[in-house]
Amino acid sequence: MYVTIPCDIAPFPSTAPLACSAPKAAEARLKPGAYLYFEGDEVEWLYQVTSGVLRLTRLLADGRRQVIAFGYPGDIVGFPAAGLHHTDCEALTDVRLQPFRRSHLENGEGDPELHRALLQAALREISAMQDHFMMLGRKSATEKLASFLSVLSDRVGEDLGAYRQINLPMSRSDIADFLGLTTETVSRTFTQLRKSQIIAIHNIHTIIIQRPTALRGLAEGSDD
Amino acid sequence: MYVTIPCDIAPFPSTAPLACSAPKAAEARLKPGAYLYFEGDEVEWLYQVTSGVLRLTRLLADGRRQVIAFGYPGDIVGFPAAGLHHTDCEALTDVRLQPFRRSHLENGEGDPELHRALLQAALREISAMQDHFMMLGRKSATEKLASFLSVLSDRVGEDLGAYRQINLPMSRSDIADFLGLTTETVSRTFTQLRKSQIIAIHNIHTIIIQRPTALRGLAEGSDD
DNA sequence: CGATAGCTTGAGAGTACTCAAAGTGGGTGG
DNA sequence: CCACCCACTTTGAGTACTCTCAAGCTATCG
Repeated sequence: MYVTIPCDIAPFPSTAPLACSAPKAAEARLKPGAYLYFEGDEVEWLYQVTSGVLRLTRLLADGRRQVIAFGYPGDIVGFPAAGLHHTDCEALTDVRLQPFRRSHLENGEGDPELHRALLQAALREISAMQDHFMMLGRKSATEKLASFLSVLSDRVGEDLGAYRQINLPMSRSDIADFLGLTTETVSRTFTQLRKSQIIAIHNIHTIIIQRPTALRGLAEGSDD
Repeated sequence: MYVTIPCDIAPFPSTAPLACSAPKAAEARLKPGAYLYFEGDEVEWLYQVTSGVLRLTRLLADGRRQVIAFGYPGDIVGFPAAGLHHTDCEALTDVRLQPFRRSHLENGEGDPELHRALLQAALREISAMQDHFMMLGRKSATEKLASFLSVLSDRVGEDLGAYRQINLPMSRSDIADFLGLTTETVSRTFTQLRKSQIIAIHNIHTIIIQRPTALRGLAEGSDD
């Protein structure tokens, strides 16, 4: 899950299960705090998130951390490079996953449909990451957080009368490390959006979007 | 070409041509300033850079620009998402390219070896982009520029006695838009590296690296 | 040789960061 | 069941880094 508002034809991965004629591997489940894999692990499986939220992170030697992505339902995680995982992957909530053998991605034998679907997911991933570059490199703190909330609202928000509600299972520092900010700046920016009546903070992990259009405007750089 | 120093087993794409038993398409050539494709174009071909340098960019509505990557020999550019190009691609120098039909990536028919090689390139791309997130989100101006020069030195630098020389065909503002900085900051940072005797600026497009180890140190955050 | 685009340098402003302290809430043990 | 504890979040004050705006410089090209 990346967060810059994309100009894509198909902005979001479908939450529909991948077409798959081959017998499916058993669904996997994770508890909050459990790790699905670590950086450097050999890749044996890719996973499509069925429900729940994952966090993919990467560490710098001096401890600086970057959250590479959040894995929401429909997302596929675990793409190998040189056969290895290149992020850590932790469950933020209860998570259900549909595993696919790495071999289904890397050699189409077995199930051409599945091979094709996994490849398309990898290509969509590249495009989404390019969007995210723009956000990390070129957007202000307000634009970043507004983009983040806006995309989450569109993708996993729930209607709440005239408003929209989103659940944020991740911590403020997860959000900061995703957007290239500090926790303090994330917190201050939340406060600022709340004081502008654009959002309300029901509790730390539940945000209500009161003025989606204004939020979208901020995300795209209209500075008011 | 991304620039955070990666921890990969195989950090750089091979400059060797992709294995290909199928008859090859004719080599393509571009003059400096020529565009290979634009954002939104239908993808018909992917290209492996044989010689020269490409620049891949993406624009925001208000004109802010992000340079997504530079395409150096060995790199493969033009991965489609939903069948379309998602960046503009311009030649910075004379460029020679080996084209591959998109169908070779998307359905292995014809040449399984080539299919496999293009897929692996896409997966390597994902990993390299994840490294670049870390740089955009978490590194200072000095660390960014030092990383940039360090990786270019390793990848396309030439020995010059005890030193190493690199050619920078791109403008300062290209570098700025790649690293998420302004041209002024890039320029100031060059000056600062020059005054520290870490690099010498032979001319705007030719940098001599006098102390590669110090440069590498700066790239990785040792702050001296 | 002059025009011009790109680069460098300077001064000042603003945004996000750092360090510090207070507030909040969930979980645990008494 | 309540109180305490600890981790997380928020707020505050001051700083530093990068940006903006502006002017001078350089190199290239006609």
